[in-house]
Parts: sequence; C-alpha cells; structure tokens
Amino acid sequence: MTMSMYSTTDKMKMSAPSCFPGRYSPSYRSSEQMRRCMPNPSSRLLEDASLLCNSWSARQNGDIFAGINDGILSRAEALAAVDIQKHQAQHVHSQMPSQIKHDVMYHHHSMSGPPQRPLQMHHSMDQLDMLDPTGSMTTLAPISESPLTPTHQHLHGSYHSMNHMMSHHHPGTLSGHTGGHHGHSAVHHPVITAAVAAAGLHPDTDTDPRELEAFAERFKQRRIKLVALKPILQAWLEEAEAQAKNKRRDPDAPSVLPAGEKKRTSIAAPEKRSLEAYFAVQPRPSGEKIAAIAEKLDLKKNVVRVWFCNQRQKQKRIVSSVTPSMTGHGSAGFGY
DNA sequence: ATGCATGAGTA
DNA sequence: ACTCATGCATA
Repeated sequence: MTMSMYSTTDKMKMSAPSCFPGRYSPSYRSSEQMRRCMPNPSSRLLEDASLLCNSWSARQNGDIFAGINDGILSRAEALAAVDIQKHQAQHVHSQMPSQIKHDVMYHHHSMSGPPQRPLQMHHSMDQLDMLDPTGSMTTLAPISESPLTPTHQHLHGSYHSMNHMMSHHHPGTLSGHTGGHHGHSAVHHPVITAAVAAAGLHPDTDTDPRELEAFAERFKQRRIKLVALKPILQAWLEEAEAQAKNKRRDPDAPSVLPAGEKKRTSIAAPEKRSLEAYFAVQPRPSGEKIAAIAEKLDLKKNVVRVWFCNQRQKQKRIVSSVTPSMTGHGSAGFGY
C-alpha cells in the first residue's frame, strides 16, 4: 500500500533475467518464497490505522479532518463528558494512561517487524484519551483487537444494541437498586443474562451489580471512542487510496507516509534513462561526478551512488550469464 | 522477478 | 568508497 512518489518502475528490458547464476541460491529462493507465502496476520485496516497514527502530524490531521469529524467528535466528547462527570469524583486525572493507544491502535500480534512506535494522534484523539475515566479499557479486549476490521460493522451492531440497552435505563437503575431486582434493570437484560450464564456465573450470586455497572460504563466509553475513531480513519483511508491512485501525489496534500521514513526511492523513467546514458559512458564515476549527476537529476547523491553500484552488479551478472565459459563454471549460465 | 538499500569485508 | 551477498518491497 505504499505509494510511490514516482511513476511506475520502468523495467529494463534485459534478456534472461532469471538466468543469473548465483543471484539466488535454491535455498534462498525457497526460504524467500516460504516467507512470502506466510499470511499476514493483521488486517489491512489495522495496518492502515497504525500507519496513520505513526505518520500524521497534528497539523496535517487538523488540516485534513477539519470539518469532517468535528460533528462526531464533539458529539462523542459531549457524550463522554456527561458520562465522565460522575466518575471524576472518584478518579484522579494523573492516573489516566493513554490506554487507547495500546488497546485500539497497536499491532498486538507477532509481526516480524519492530514494535510500533507510540501514536501521534492529533489533539482530538488526545482528548479522547483523556475521556477515559477508568484508564482501563482492557476489559473489552476482543473489541480492541480489531475495532476496524471488516467485522467492525458486526461489532458496531453489537455496540448499538448494548448501548441502546445501557442508555435507556434510568441513570440510577444499577447503582440505585443494588438490593432489589426490577424487571427493567440492565442486569436482567437478556443479553447480559446470557453472557453471564455463558461465563458460568450465576447472575444474582456471582455478579456484583456494581462491577457490572462499571463494566457497562467502560463499554460505553469504549464505544464512544470507536465511533469517534471511525471517521478519522475513514478519511485517512480515502486520502491514502487517492494518493495510491495518482501515482504522483499532490505535493500539497499531507503525506500518508511518515516524514523522513520513506523506505525506498523510486527513480522515474526519464531520470533512469539519463543514468543509463551516463553509465554507458562512465560506469564508475567519481564522487564529484556522482554529485553532479545527482544535482542535475534532482536525486540524492547517495541514491545515485547506489544506483551505479547496483548497475555494475547487474552488468556483471549479465556479462557472466552471456559468457558462462569465462566464469569458470561449467554450467551454461541458466539459473537452474 | 526486479530494483533499491544495507551491511560485511576489503583496499 | 568499492564489491558482494542479501534483504525487502513492489510490479
């Protein structure tokens, strides 16, 4: 999903590219193949989300999302603000970790790469973090695992029904009736009853209604956050796909990639032709010459240097594959 | 399959 | 700063 800043690679029309002896040993090839056949354990959206959070600066988020999320965000914040008020008497602010970063946006799974950096969400997200009155969202781990995977809709539906049942009972229902049992209490909602039964608990003897209320509260907070998160990620995804569509992205548009973290430069076709022309004349240019070429083609000096290195490597392979008898190997130079 | 990047070893 | 072997992302 990485967007190339440049046009599609102009592949050189070299002959017999697969015939270079020694490029890939059989074991190398098979291990590469095996590695590449491994299924990616993370969902695409999670990756996208992670990338988003790693890459977008606060300013860029502000630019892009201005007017998009304000409605939902402020609504979510207002909702949460109401809910949070009764908790603030019990919870000190300093005890609030930014838990959402771990719960919602991290890769939890054993990816081969390094651990993800902490998120750099824009201010609205920080505010969302601060909305967590309990500081602990881990109770809802299954939800946190994939808030935006294709199952999101399903989950969202569940949230909806849960929220519906939670928000339509009287605010004091749970805490105000710990002794008695009323038919409309959320404690006796069929879903909760079933869940409690499924967990092997007896609803009335094993479950402290106050714990249940706390759970419901956390559930609600969680849901609010996810609702707020969705449009943010959606907007980012749209931008990312737009950039992927136009190979050369709009220079004014915020990059989806982290600043200074472009993994790989792609040399556009015209520049590549120039480099090849230089290479034909002088395959081993001096440092100064490389700098001049880099300047002329608007490429980094190191990129040009590496290109020449790789080009020489490539040419060697080609030469050795064309004249196998000169290499000392008896084989005909076919890479099998 | 290919191209760009990187790291070890070398002169 | 080079070569060589390899890593790694992409077409």
